[in-house]
Amino acid sequence: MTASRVLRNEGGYSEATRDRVLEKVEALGYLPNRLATVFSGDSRSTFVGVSIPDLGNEVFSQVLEGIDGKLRSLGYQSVLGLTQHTLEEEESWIKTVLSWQPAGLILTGRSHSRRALAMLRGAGLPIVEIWDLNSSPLDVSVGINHFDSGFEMGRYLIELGYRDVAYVGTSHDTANAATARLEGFTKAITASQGRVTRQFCLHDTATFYPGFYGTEQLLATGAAVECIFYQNDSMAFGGMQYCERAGLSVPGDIGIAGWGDMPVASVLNQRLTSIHVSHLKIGQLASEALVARVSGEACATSNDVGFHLVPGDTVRRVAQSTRR
Amino acid sequence: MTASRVLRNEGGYSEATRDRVLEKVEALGYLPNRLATVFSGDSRSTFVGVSIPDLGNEVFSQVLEGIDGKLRSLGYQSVLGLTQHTLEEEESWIKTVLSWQPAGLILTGRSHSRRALAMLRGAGLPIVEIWDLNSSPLDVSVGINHFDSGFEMGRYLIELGYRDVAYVGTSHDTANAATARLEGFTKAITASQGRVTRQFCLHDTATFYPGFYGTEQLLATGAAVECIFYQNDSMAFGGMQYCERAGLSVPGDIGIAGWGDMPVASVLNQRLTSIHVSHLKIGQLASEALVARVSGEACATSNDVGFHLVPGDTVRRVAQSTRR
DNA sequence: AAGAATTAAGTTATCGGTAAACTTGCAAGC
DNA sequence: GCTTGCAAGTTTACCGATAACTTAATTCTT
Repeated sequence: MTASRVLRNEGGYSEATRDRVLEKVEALGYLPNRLATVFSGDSRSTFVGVSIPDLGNEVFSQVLEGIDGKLRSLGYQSVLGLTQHTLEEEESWIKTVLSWQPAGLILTGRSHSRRALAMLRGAGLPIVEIWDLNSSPLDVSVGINHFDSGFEMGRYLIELGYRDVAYVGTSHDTANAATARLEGFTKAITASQGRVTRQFCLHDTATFYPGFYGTEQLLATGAAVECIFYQNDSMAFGGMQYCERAGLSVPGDIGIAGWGDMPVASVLNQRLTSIHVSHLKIGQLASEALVARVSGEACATSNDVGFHLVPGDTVRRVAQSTRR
Repeated sequence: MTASRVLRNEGGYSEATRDRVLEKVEALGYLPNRLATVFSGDSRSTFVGVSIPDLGNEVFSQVLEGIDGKLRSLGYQSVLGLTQHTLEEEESWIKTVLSWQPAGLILTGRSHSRRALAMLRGAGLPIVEIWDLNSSPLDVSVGINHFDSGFEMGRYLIELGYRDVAYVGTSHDTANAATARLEGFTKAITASQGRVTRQFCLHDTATFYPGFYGTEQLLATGAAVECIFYQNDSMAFGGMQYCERAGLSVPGDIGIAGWGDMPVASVLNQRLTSIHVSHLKIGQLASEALVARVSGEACATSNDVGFHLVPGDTVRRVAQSTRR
């Protein structure tokens, strides 16, 4: 008991005793057992469960980097769960991670299985849902409105004069943020009598090569396409590379728009038209919100990180006469 | 006690009792407290501490994806620690994660602080050091010989006729695997009377933009450079983009070599000369080795995943007469 | 100098799951 | 009828840190 007091600087011991304890700690290589502390219920765990769909898509790597960095600085540890975009994986991970009595959870995405929802509600701990802003979150939501970001890109392309456009992305079992972007995009395009051709790379990760072969497949259909909107910048770059190989000039023959303002865009010799989102900030804000809730502080239910369109050189103003 | 037996399918109860227990479990929304089980020492924890330098460098994302995926399938959870390439961060993370009684640790890199080493030895649990193969690991080592991979690239460039070459990478406080690659590379080059000009992007992440501006800075020095070897493919692509902007043709005016055979290379219209390494496999093997050690199974001390050189179109055979 | 106040250190109980030891009830065997 | 065997279920103790309480020794107050 006295040793416990010394190690926690709680006072109530003499200098001599303190020295004797610290000497023994050193000699024995003693390391405290946090399990016992948390188990006894005297203090809360410093574990935070963090679910991420995958790390192949660089935007999620950045989100995770933001989460873990901030959690660490606040004295918490991340318990990782890569869910591969499936609710079943998420559910089984939630079950496991809850049995470890975490301080809270950070979940990517707003849709969860029925049983996951039951467990989450029953657990009664802080939950931050990130990525897709949620008007009725389980607890706290941090992210952006993906529908709106897709809509804004749609409006922008319409204003430039594009009407026959396409979308290239990946497809998973669950309705996700990318789906919401596509819906917003489609709404903006069709509202102005445009058309959206869709091309999905089934069950692939949203990175360079699916952008490349998704574009190849799209153009092989012979669809009249003036501009392609991609799920993210990595896929958009893959698409640009296909266009180059196919002898199509960008934006002369075809327009290209990405999403996420990702690292690869920083070195391209054409400025890529995209939507800027601070992925790191989403992660950081999520961690801050979670820790605030753990500490019982007030915390906004919905935290919009915002986005803005990045106009680039990969789209151009299309004269009305050149179409059709 | 009977409930505990039912939940663990241990036998020693009647069907009726079993049903009664499961019914109550459902009704109460009972979730087991793994903390208590592990704390009591009756079974081992299913936590595995995983330290990774950063996620901005895509190779580490892939390693982590391999680790977490395999750990999950074996019934373990990853507790993440992003160490930002510093031994101090690693040390403080080790101290914290050890207090949670993990089943074992997976550490990226082979160098650790003195105090970290003392804690690791004292903890007496399985430790897998990944990335840089270690002839005298703490416990188990999984990775490749980075020195050799750099040496092989050096030999290859020498054979093509290159003599004045450069290296562009990032620099951190610690000697790391990238440093070992550079040493192997330098040895191969200088052994054949070649020269290596070095250019480091200090304290930056090994990704696209540092490759771009590192190349800019290198070429601004006016050094006679025939070929540049980069820390990885992302940086190499950044460098290629700078060359294009500067009006230098690749490989006509300058040769480019990367490392890691990373995703971006899959969409380039020139095949990038690189070293192929299965990052995912390193992660998977590390997890398997760790779980084997936890289960008390025999396990090789040193696990070489291997690499091979990928010849590409970004270097060419240099005629002896064209030099100097 | 007697009693109150203060400080230092020790004792007990607790968290939840489960190993080990134990009790109970029932049926088969002789 | 009595023992034996076994299945079903219960009790106790333990893991380590620490809150709450107790005890012992010392210092302060009037």
